[in-house]
Parts: sequence; C-alpha cells; structure tokens
Amino acid sequence: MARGTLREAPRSDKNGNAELLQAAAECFMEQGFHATSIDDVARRLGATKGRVYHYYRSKTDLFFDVHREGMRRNFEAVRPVVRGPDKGGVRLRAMFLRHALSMMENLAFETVVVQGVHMHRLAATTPEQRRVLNELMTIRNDFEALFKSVAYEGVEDGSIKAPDVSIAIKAALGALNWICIWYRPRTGETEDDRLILAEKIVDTIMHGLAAEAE
Amino acid sequence: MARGTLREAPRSDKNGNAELLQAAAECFMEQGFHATSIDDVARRLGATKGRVYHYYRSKTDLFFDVHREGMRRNFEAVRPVVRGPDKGGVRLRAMFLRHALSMMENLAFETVVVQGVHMHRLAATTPEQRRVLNELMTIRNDFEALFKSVAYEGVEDGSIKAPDVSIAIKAALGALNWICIWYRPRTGETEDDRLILAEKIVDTIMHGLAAEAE
DNA sequence: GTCTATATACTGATAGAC
DNA sequence: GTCTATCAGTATATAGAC
Repeated sequence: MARGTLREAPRSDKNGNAELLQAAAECFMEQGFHATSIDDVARRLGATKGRVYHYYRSKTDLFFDVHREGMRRNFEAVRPVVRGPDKGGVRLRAMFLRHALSMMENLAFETVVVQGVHMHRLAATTPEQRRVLNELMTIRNDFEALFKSVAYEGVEDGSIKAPDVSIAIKAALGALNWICIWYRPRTGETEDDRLILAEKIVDTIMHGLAAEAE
Repeated sequence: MARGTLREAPRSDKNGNAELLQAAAECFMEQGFHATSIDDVARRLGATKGRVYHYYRSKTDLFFDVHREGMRRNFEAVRPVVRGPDKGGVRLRAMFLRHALSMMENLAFETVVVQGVHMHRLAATTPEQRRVLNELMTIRNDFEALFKSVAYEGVEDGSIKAPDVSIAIKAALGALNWICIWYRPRTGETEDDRLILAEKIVDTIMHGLAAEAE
C-alpha cells in the first residue's frame, strides 16, 4: 500500500468521467464500499477494470471522488436560497426543502456521502488518502455550518427557536439524511410527487409533532 | 457458500456469549461489516478465530446476532412507556427520549442495527441468511409501527398533529438514528449529560424549529 | 484508452491437535 | 472450548498487448 515513492496528482481528470462516477455511485449505494469490487463497477459500465484504473489509482480514490461530487451537488442545491431578503426561518425552510429533494434526486451520490461520514475514523488509509478524507469532512462541516448560520439568523430575527441550535440542526439534517435509508423512487414517480413528500418531511421538521394546544 | 447439505440450528447458544457479542459490535461499529475480519473480532477478545467459529458458523451469523441483540435493547428501552394513562403525545415523547438515550448507551449495537437496515437489499446471502435478514427487518418494522400507533393515538386525542404521521415518524426516527453518526461519549460524561442532550433532541422533534409567532 | 493476463495479499471457513 | 495450521476463493493493483 504505502510505497516509498509518492506519485504525483491522481490520474483523475478534472473533466470527470461522469459515466464512471455514476456507475460507481450506484454500486457503492447498493453494496457499500467494501463489498463493491472494481470489477462490479467495470461490469456496470460494460467495460473491464482497465478502464477504471486508467482514471483512478485506487478504489478509495474513486470513492472519494464520488463523495466529493455528492457534496458539490449538495452545495449547488441549497446555495441559491441561503441569502435573500426573507427571514432566517423562511430561508432555512427553503434550504431543508432543497436538500430533501436533492437526497431523492441524487440518491446514489447522497448515499455515498453518508457512507463517507461513517468512514471518517476508519483506519487503513494512506497518509494522502487521510488528507483527502479530512478535506471532505471539512466540506461536510462547512455544509452543516451553512444551515447553522442561517438558523442563528432566524433566532435573531425571531423566526427560529430551539433549545440548542447546533443540536437542532443535527437533528434536522439527520431526519433529511435518513431519507436515503428508506426512500426508493417508485415507478412513474413525478417531480411533483417528490415535492409533496419533501414538503411533508420539512413541515414536520419545522413544526414538530406536538399539537400546539398542549 | 450454499451447500447441498443443510446443517441444523446455528451453533450459537441462546445463553449468548455476551463478551463475544460486545467485541463484535465494537468492531462492526468502527470498521463496518465487510472491513471487519473475524481475526479482528478475535483479537479484540484476546483470542483467536477458533473461539468465534465455535459459536458462530459464519461472520454473517455473528453480525445478525449483534443486530438482533440491538433490536432487543431497542424494544426493552421503549416498552415500559408505550402504554399508560397519558395522552399519545406524552407517551410518544417518552419513547423518543428513551430511544435517544438507548442510542447513546448502546452505541455499538445501534450502529450495527443501522448498518443492518442498510444491508437489507444486499445480495450475497444464503437462503437461510436471507430468511433471518427478513425476520430482522420485520422486527425493525414492528419497532417503527410501535411509534406510529402511539402517534395515531395522539392524533385521536389531540396531542399530536402532523401532515403525514407515517412520514413524520420516519423523520423523527431518522433524527434519532442519526445520533450514532455524530455522537461520541466524552470522557467523564455522566448519565445526566446524556439526558440533557437527549432532551434537546426530543424537544426539537416535538416542537420543531419554527417560532410559533410565524 | 481499453483490454487481458497475472502477481500478490487477504480472509472466510475448515480440520484436527490439545 | 480454544488454538494452530491450512485451504480455497476473491480482490486490489500492475504490466504490457492492442
């Protein structure tokens, strides 16, 4: 594994072999990182190992790139609604909604991101791989911080309340990330169906389960 | 894997080698099912493979038994508060609280349960193993159904409201199960610390993030 | 760029000593 | 009941043909 000589930049071109990333994401989603062999990924591509190893030096590097792409999509989904004239509570709700939709529409990539969070403290990585993993975790933390900062703005302007904002965000993101455990697209499902589902989830997060009456 | 001859009952004694289960749970939590070798489990026990294989016929069987024990603890934790004179909302809150505490106190086992849910549709199991896995999923569904039924009672008595009770429960359990991703016991942590943390999470679930004022 | 070997290593599971 | 070999299968990664 760890060699004396350290090669330079990974083979992966920035352009990105989108097809390869997608195939890998699907395999990792269905079988998990360790149970997925490079042959599995290649087979799904209708190719052989050679093609995969031409772009990625190792299975771990491939996994990391899928993870990175998943996080890129996460940011892309919520970024447009982070800032704006609305109160913090309104913007936070919009962010939750977009994240929920992103979970459903990028199910394979999102599942890999969740797995990646799980692998955080995993051993068996080279120093270089650990560096990349730490970088990915920083990105993940920044993502969570984005929600937190908007939530705090909501507390300031009176549109958000919580016993502990940091914990509340963890709970809310937990509810959303959990989507990738139970959600599976039904045949013939429309974008509207997903929106309705996302609204129900986000409403629950925003208003809770307790009836106001008490 | 699949043999012509089918052996009878698994070697595992019902008494349960608690020490073995605990060691396995910890390994599975830290490295996941596939990355954990039987040698890892044995090493943690200060023993060798022989001991493990004396009790379990395969790594999968061992994993399933850890999973089963995790679910047993889940039921044990919430069962005392499912029924009672209180309104549905009050009982549901108590169930959430106990589940949250159970997540923290049985972190290793709970993490395995979460992994097990993930493995649901995984291939590469013998017919017998698939039978056991289905049984475990049924148990898991029953657990979720327990929360749902109390939530419906709450809707009836006016103490619970949600746009969709089934979805709301999935969201709430997602927030709670997600605990095993980010929670790690701090040194010197007391039971009270955990209770405070659990209360914050459950309050968020019950009352949401939106300020009532609107 | 992609394929076909192939080296190398690991690990799940078994057999049999003690 | 636990340990020490050991086998067999599989998977990562490489080398080199095309």
